[in-house]
Amino acid sequence: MKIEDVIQSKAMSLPTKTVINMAYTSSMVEETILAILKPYDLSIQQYNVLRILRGQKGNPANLSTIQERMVDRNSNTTRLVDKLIKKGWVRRQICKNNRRKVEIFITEKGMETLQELDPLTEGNNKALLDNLSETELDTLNRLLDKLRKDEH
Amino acid sequence: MKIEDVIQSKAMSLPTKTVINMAYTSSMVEETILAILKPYDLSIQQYNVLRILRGQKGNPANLSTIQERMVDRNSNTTRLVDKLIKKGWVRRQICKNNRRKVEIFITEKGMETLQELDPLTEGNNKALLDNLSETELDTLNRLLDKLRKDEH
DNA sequence: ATACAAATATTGTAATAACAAATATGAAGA
DNA sequence: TCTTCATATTTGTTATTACAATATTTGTAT
Repeated sequence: MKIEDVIQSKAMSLPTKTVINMAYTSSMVEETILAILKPYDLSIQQYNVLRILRGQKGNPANLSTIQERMVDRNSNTTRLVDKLIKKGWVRRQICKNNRRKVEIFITEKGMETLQELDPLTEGNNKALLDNLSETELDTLNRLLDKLRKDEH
Repeated sequence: MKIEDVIQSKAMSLPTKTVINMAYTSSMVEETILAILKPYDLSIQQYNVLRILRGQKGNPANLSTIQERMVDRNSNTTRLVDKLIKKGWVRRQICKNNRRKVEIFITEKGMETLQELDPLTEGNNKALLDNLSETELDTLNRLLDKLRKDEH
């Protein structure tokens, strides 16, 4: 559907149109990912936490570190981790140096789940974006980075 | 924050990196909008419904029409509309031709609320995207459209 | 030491989203 | 007409999110 059909107004400013376009596109993309995760009884946020922990390459991550890196910061990380623990995919322990902190590790079982999911989400993302060339993907990333005012 | 810091992995494929970048950026943008709507006790979805109804230019919209146009299709439109009715911003009546259908109108009060919000969200969106030139915004929109496989 | 503020995480709760099931109406054919 | 299927919405239920309040531990200044 064209974004003009969605917003039903040609009078909308370019920035506002862009914001709606992003939200709309991003939501469409998320729907497809959700469909892949559903058989694993995994929410997108839980999946993101697992991937963040894998990115730690064996080191634990504090709750606050996870929260910083999460795509959507507003969810409740404690309870998110609870769910992952219940599934045996992560492990939690109190930080020795600073007992206010909590260290979270991904388990072997969690790694295996991610490895099982990798080809599925990779395939999905590739198919989703197959209309864009590599150059266009680079441009899109660059524009998004610039939008967020990344220092290139 | 650079998207590489978020995903913590240089090995990620370009499509997957792009998907994460979009989700991350879009979520950041939504946070700012949410902050604006909060004093009006309005969720983003409720706000979207109001704007969809305004786009009807006096004509009512069926629930199914609203649902089609909504950015996030999964929410429960019936109860979303309930909330807006409670605030006096929309009106609901059963369609005469087809009593299965429901017609939803925006009220004068709803229009006034939107008009009050317009400059706030416009200002927000403009400030959010002020790092991108008009050409870059056009490119971004074009790439998002193409990603969604719009027939240009 | 003590008091007080800051950092970190958990818990409580109300609102919203996700999903399935139920209801009501309409359309089409035996 | 009766049955059956399709459409449109509502309702019920559980999970998740949003946000505020509450510990607990640590750091710092007196």
